Amino acid sequence: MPKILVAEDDPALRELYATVFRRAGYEVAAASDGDQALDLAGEDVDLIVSDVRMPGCSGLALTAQLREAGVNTPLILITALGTSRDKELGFRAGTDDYMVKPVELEELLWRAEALLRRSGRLTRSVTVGSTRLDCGDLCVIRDGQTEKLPKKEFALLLKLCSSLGRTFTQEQLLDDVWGADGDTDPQTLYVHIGRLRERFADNPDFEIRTIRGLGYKAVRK
Amino acid sequence: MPKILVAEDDPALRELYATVFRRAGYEVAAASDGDQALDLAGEDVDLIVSDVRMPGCSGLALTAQLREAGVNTPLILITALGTSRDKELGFRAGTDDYMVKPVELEELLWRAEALLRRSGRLTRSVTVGSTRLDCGDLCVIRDGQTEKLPKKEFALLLKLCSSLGRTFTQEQLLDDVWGADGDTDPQTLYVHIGRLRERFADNPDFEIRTIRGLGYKAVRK
DNA sequence: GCCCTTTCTCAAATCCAGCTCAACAAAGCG
DNA sequence: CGCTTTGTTGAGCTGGATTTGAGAAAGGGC
Repeated sequence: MPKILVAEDDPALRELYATVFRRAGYEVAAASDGDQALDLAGEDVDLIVSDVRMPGCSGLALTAQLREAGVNTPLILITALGTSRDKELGFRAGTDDYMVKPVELEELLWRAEALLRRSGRLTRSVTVGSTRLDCGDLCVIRDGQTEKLPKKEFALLLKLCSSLGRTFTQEQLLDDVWGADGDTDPQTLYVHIGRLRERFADNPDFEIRTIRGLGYKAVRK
Repeated sequence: MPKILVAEDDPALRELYATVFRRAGYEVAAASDGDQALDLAGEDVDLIVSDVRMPGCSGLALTAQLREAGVNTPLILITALGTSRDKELGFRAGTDDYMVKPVELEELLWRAEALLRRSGRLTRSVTVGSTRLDCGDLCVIRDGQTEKLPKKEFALLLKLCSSLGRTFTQEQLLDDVWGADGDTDPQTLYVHIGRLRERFADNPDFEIRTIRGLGYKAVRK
């Protein structure tokens, strides 16, 4: 299940959010201020829910710093400040959603889920023409034939196919599939791309194109 | 620029949304009911902004049907119905965001942008007449024809076309496209300019002019 | 726990597009 | 006319991408 980082200085509220997410089946990490959140955010967090007003690094600064550092983790800002100006600052900093207190807990859950879905962290399956990628057992299904893929290969193909036609830079793919450490050899990516191409050489639904100097994309054949 | 589909039965409101998006530089398509929206949604739409209450197919049904069919286009539902129950239905159907009337137009813009960013559809592109430079794919598109460009050539053309009519000095271009080291032979620039001219010799939209002793500029033909 | 298989990563060899360079040609300008 | 600036062309070189294989790591069955 996805992991959610809750950053909120009010202990009662923090526990409340955490509990709601835990009840919904998510794994939860908690931070009581922005700096702590910044530390934890790098890890394998799938969604950050952060208060704007916090001692130390504010939610706004947290957002800006993460985005600056190239961390694209989905993010929901929560705040008591509902003015247009405040929202603008939040979105400019790079948040995905912005909720004004008092938040309805259910709505928070739905928005979290929508965001996880959109960012491809909750996907159950992706369909391309007559081919289906099943995230449950990492396999690809086409006219009754099921082919199981290695983990990395599947993750890479899923990424490409979940936004068919969109070009991903090598960096994006490495970050997303291998983790944002940034210390993975691009060579590794080349190899996996090669494997996928060979494996699906005669699949009529999609193919992987190279955008020289940029990255790759999957397109309908 | 990304294309936004606005589905809203009230003509005044529809025009209002459309204008706001157009002013922000988006391409806009409009639908006056759900069925029409369903038709248009399949195409190359990057974001759908839909009212919930509509004659024929409601926004909710539209959402559900699209998702059912495996269409993942980002979607914002707008409605006068702000109850928890209504929001739940919207998110369950598969919307990405949900706004309650009266919507602040600016907030709509920010949310649209956030969603486009998240779904990776904010690839910068520059349009000159009927020619479009797509930064995501390093290609140039004109009446359906797409032509791939090498990285340097694309960067140079992009620079020139993004400020049509403005003259760039050779130094500016070298610094910008080749890096500010300042150790690139102007000869290299001549070669690339030549290549671009040859490649787009019969493009009716723009041409590259030499400003002797200064540099170059791209102008509308 | 131990072996065997699968998968992943790294390194080396190769390929090829595209970039740069140099030599020469043309054009502008005094 | 001669000089400087810009244009053109082709060849070699560089660096990104692909392929292949071998060794390391992870996973599964016994």
